[in-house]
Amino acid sequence: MRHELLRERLRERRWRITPQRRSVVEALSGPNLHLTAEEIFARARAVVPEISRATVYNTLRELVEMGELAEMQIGPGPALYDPNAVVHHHHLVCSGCGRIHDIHPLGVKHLYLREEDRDGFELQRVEVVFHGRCRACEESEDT
Amino acid sequence: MRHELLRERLRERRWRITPQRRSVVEALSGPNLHLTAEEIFARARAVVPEISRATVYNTLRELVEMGELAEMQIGPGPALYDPNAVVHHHHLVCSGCGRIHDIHPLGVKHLYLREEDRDGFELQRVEVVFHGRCRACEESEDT
DNA sequence: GTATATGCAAAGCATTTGCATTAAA
DNA sequence: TTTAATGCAAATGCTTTGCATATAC
Repeated sequence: MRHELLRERLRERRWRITPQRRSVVEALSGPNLHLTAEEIFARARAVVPEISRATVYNTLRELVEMGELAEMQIGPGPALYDPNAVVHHHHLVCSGCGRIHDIHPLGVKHLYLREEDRDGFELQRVEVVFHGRCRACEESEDT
Repeated sequence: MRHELLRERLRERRWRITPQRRSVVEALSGPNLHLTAEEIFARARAVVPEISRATVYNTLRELVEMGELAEMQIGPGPALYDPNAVVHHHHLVCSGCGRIHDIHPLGVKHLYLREEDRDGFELQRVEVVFHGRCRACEESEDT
């Protein structure tokens, strides 16, 4: 989420700025963030204690619809929200601790689908998820 | 799921063959299959009407744990089960109708993660999901 | 005969929705 | 002042679980 111009972009779309929404947006600032709705709720509640889960979910859905936030599903369990929606990127997931690293498309060489495999599809985007074990999990015991 | 040797592999693991489990396994035979638990339940019930959802879910979980079946999550909604678990492959999802095509790894050229992007991870596998619109959806109106 | 699988119904988790109240613009 | 956002609680959709009964081996 590009925070500098965010408020203006949201105002343009006639988004009312409330303390609740502000706390959700603030919870989503920082690098390499991949949070569940519950985690965002906890962070938002630390600032605005009366915020409800419903408002968090509503706000997240709206931000996703506006293209400001990316929602992703890594395996089962709750969805993850990635504020880094503007710059297209891929993910590297640790199967030990579940932590996720962003990978810029540059890290993926020649991701290309051959004509005969496209099967007439009009391609829109590609999602790549690398699964592995991070150094910390690799060094500790097996999980 | 390689059906020729499946019964033997399952017997080796002391899996009791019941009509219910057989109907679930039969529901999963066919090419390019990506079914929800509910769809598998419907197919199984057509053969064994007294089967319960719980048994379908239990059986699917067991097959996944045995490595005979792949479970995947494409966006929100129910998980999809892909019997083609032995041969590693990727997916092409139509954002119009939701239909999924298998893509063999050969269709993806040079999927490679640079050393400096690996960030110390020990890579295990890569999941690639192409999103697009199939010819049928492309030709009909916008969805 | 014994261990395991089954069906049922209830519980669980993540998320959405209806609605009366509150507050931003 | 008007229109939209909020909190609450109930409802939803998908999946798992506890337990008594039935059944494959």
